[in-house]
Amino acid sequence: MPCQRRCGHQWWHGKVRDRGFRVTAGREAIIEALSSTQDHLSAEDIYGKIHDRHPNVGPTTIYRTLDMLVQAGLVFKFDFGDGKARYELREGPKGAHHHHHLVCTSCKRIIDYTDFIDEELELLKRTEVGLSKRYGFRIEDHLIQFYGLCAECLRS
Amino acid sequence: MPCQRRCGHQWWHGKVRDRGFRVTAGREAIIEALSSTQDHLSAEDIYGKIHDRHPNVGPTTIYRTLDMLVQAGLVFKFDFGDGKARYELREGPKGAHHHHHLVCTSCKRIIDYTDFIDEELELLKRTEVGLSKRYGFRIEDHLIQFYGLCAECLRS
DNA sequence: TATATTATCGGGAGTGATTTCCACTAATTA
DNA sequence: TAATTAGTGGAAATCACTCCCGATAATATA
Repeated sequence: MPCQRRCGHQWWHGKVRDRGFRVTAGREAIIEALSSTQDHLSAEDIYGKIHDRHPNVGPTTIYRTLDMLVQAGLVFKFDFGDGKARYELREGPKGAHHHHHLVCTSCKRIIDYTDFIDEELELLKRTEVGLSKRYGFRIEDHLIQFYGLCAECLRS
Repeated sequence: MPCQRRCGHQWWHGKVRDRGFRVTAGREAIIEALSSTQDHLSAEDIYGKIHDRHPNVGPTTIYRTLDMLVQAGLVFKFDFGDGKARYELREGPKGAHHHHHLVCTSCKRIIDYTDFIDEELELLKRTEVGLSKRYGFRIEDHLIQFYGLCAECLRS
């Protein structure tokens, strides 16, 4: 097993340290939990996932760490309308795997899609340039979501 | 002053009644509050705006009414990341005035923009068709937001 | 118009995700 | 190695929002 801690070799260590944050066991565990799934985890989900190995990492630390990771630009925070925030790694060791979301308003299922993304991103880039000029706004991120009914919900 | 209540002439009455909902004084007040501003009001904001004239409309009714209006398709519910939901009329007496949002991550200011919207909407339409085919998803709505720093925050 | 029906109301008490507080611990710095 | 200070944890607090239920009022019906 390759070294997990204290060796400074993880892809994200630099990004965290560069911003003046420290690398700790709890943060390691939380990023690992986010890396190990395609799901959109809530703070509670993460708590459940790491509690066996890290019984001393409580909800407070998880919320704090997630905020920090959002600030550091490593994590994106989503609201799908179910009352709890969801978190997703913005990029992994191999770089970004950009996608957008379809949100089923009936069963709350979330579908990630990457089709059409290229065309969307191209337009977004053009729009971003235009908006920056027009409003003097420096755009750093975007959110695109579609709402509707998934195939299963349409059937019933 | 044109009649305000009980006459059934308001542009939204039909839309509400068609869905089996009733037209009430509280609902009237809430829609009026949303109509009378460009802001993105929270439930609490609405409470403050109507409490003078409608001291008997409580928070519960406001939340319930907003949910109903979202269901009826008259109102859009947003999350700008400050912990409270924000509501916006989807259309007014004169029809829809579609726009998207720029969210300043520093001062939380929200800028509505309508520039570039046409091009965006055209792409969205194409994407929607593609996504529907690919995932069997029936898209009913979309959300586009840009995050970054507004001109004022960039200055400091 | 009067009456019946039932959606809606109000507000106090919950709920549950997230934050705060503060004494303690541990990652970094000197 | 000690000093510094970011980070931790867990209980209590916060606060947006929901539930409950007896009372009220908008519509449908006679």
